[in-house]
Amino acid sequence: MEIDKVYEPQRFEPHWAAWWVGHNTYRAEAHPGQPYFSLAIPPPNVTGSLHMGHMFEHSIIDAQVRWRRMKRTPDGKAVDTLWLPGTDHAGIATQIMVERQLAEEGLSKRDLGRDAFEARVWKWKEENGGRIVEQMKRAGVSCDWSRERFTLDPGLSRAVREAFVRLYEKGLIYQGDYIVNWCPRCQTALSDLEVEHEEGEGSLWHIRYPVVGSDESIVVATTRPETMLGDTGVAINPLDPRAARLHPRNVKLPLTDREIPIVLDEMADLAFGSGAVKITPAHDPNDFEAGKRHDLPSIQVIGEDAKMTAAAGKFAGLDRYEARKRIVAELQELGFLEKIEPYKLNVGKCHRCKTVVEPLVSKQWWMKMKPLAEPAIAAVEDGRITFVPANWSKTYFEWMYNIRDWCISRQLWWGHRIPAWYCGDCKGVTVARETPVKCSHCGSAKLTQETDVLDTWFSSGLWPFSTLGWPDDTPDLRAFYPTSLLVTGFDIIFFWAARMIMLGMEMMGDVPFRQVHIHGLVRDAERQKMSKTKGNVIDPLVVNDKYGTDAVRFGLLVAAAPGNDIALSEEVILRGRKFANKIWNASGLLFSKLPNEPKRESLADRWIGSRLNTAIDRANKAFEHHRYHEAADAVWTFFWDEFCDWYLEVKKSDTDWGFAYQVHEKALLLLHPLMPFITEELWHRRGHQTSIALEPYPQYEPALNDADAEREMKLLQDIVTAVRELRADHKIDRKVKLSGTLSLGGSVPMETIERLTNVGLEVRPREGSGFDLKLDLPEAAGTSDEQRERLKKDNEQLDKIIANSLRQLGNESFVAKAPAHVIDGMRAKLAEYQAQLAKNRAALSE
RNA sequence: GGGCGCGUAGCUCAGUUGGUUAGAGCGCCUGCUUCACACGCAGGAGGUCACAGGUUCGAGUCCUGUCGCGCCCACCA
Repeated sequence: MEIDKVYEPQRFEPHWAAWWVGHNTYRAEAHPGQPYFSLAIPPPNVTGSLHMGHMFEHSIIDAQVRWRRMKRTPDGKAVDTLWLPGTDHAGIATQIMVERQLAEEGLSKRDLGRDAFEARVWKWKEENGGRIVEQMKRAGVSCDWSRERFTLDPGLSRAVREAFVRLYEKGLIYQGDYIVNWCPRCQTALSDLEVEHEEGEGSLWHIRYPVVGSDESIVVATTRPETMLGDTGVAINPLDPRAARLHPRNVKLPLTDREIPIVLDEMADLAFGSGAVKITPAHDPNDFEAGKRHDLPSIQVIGEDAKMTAAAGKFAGLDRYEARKRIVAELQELGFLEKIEPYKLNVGKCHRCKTVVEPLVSKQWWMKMKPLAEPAIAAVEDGRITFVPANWSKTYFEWMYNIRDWCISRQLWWGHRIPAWYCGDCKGVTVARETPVKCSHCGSAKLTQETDVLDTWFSSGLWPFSTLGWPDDTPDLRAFYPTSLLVTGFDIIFFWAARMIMLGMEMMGDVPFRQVHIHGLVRDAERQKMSKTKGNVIDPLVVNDKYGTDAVRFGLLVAAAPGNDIALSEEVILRGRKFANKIWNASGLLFSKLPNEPKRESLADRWIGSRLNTAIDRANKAFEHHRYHEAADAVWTFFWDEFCDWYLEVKKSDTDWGFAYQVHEKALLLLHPLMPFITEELWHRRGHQTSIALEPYPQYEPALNDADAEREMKLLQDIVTAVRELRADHKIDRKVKLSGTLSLGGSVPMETIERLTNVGLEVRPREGSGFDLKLDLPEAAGTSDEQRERLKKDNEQLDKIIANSLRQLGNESFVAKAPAHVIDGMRAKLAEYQAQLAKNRAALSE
């Protein structure tokens, strides 16, 4: 067997990436009723390019999926394992991107018209939509590419219509005029979740509204003076002392010729401002409700383009902020402006384009959420779905208990067009799965389809079952639903996870997944969010190529504690790279030895077998509990500290390498979920023809633990370390042979110690555990200064610990209450400390 | 206004149900071109576990409070 001298992942990673895809290595078989593990990928946007967030998430998913695929049932059977890949059409994001392209050509989407625009986006999708998929393939994710899906596929589109119609027929989808978040840039309504709130410095303008037929005025405070033109009322609290004399009266709205009523409403806080609040039903959610309570008209003074409407009179046509300036100036001039206070306020911004959203009244489609939320809450409450880490369920509940109806319509051209048709004759609405030929109310054929499309998250919400063939009852659906696990970031628990649960319960009558693993964010070394504008991104395409995908994966996973953000720097990746390099070189050493049939196992063989068993146990448990950093640490410690630093070093003086080969093979299997490429490469170098990914994962076997071997090996390590310490303390060149007396018992091979330490030793057994070490040191007959200092320090520590142990052991409560193994352990340790102290003192007195 | 989380070695972080000198990587110091690996080997320094109380035989780990930092949700003008 041979191996390239240097670890160069670039030489084999692309090969295996293509090989896996070409061989359908990760193709899942559907056997309804059989054990399975399934996971639907959080579909990346088609417009996207692989970034570190994907890389991190995919590393986690891939580790879990690969482990599941390898893991066998108790009776040794493989489990049908499916990781279903796909992409999301990402309504707004994609539309914005194509609009930008058009803009470069001096065109707008309106110039093209709806059909041509849609065709244009599809064309873009066909040409470029596969980019991120190709990047994922290169990264080696173990998806079943034969089942790749796209949210606008015909099948998924059918699922969308089916779900929409069912919800509509149940009365869970309705249409209505309500106040919505309107993005003037994207020209569409947004759901509450798509609005980001940002605190900013604003002002509170106090404006005086004269009471009609009185000398009195009411002062209202507002953060948005431009909306005053749309005021249709002023509220004061019923408990306000002024209520009695002001209530059934009007105020004159400044800058207009309108009179508006004073109403009594608890929305006016006596303690805030002047205790009165203006009501603008058309431009504020609170006021919208107040308007309905008091039957006030709604006057829209700001349009969809964020410019003042004709209703704004002489301010018509002005941008809302320009209008604000003019209005304030005019109020001031006319003496209506009482005062201006600095004020902190939250402004809502479109999370796609960061434009300040405008609350507007608009006719939209809504989903009634309360009835859907109930079973979804129950599913988490009773444990049919669990969150990892568990605390995230609180966040989920918090949102679900306070859920509000979801605005699902978008005024976009890219997406699932709402399956509703308006009748030109009776004006009725027909909602249908297939394009209807006539109105369901009057039979008229004059039907025109709703132009709005659905929020992208509507189709995403169906993803766990729409991808498996729903609404048809397919073998895939029966074999793989509910999916086993969802892995995603906390930022989309509400956007996606919660909606999948609600729609899964509603459509399938069962949970969409049994576990939700919430991971953290990938940040830069300074814990800042990575963003192109900040220039702090680490591009996975660059580092995957430079250091190898395995290195990036391992670095990410070893740094990732459950749920915590990860501070990524090249240093983190380098850690993975170093480990891969180590694996490579250790394998090279092994391959230079003959793989003979293992004969009698040596101490080292028995020891490494036992250590391997422990690592296997740790890794399996870590994967089971989604603790990837622990899995990474387990394999790292085993492979580097134990296999390389001790086992291989000891084996170098051995000719019998058969057992080492066996351990190496197990180690590759153990490592595979974390580092798929290097393990596949080495697997094949060992002569295998099929993928390591389909082999059984090593299982912990209690019988393989070897306490004797561990104890003896520990002794060997202690001796070797002690001699090395002496050498270092006395600055003795390792080539200088030392001679001396060493007393120890057991079967520790002296040749090994001599080779590892370059010491010739005579061995004598010693009572109890531990050993004495005496060497003839060439020059420094006594104890070196460094050693002296260290011993002194060590003794101080020992004194403290011994005193502490004695105190505890002398404490009756402790002896009475502490478990036996703790007490025994402490006694044993105490003896060791005392022996150590005595030894140190002897050395010091030399 | 609610909710969640964090503060452990110079830096980035681990630390399962409270239990036996608190760990890793990087960085640092001292040696080493030892025939797998300098992306390495060997040895070493470095921590009153934010602070103050409490529970306990025993607290980095549980409870309360304080300080500092972060995130999420929310229609208070």
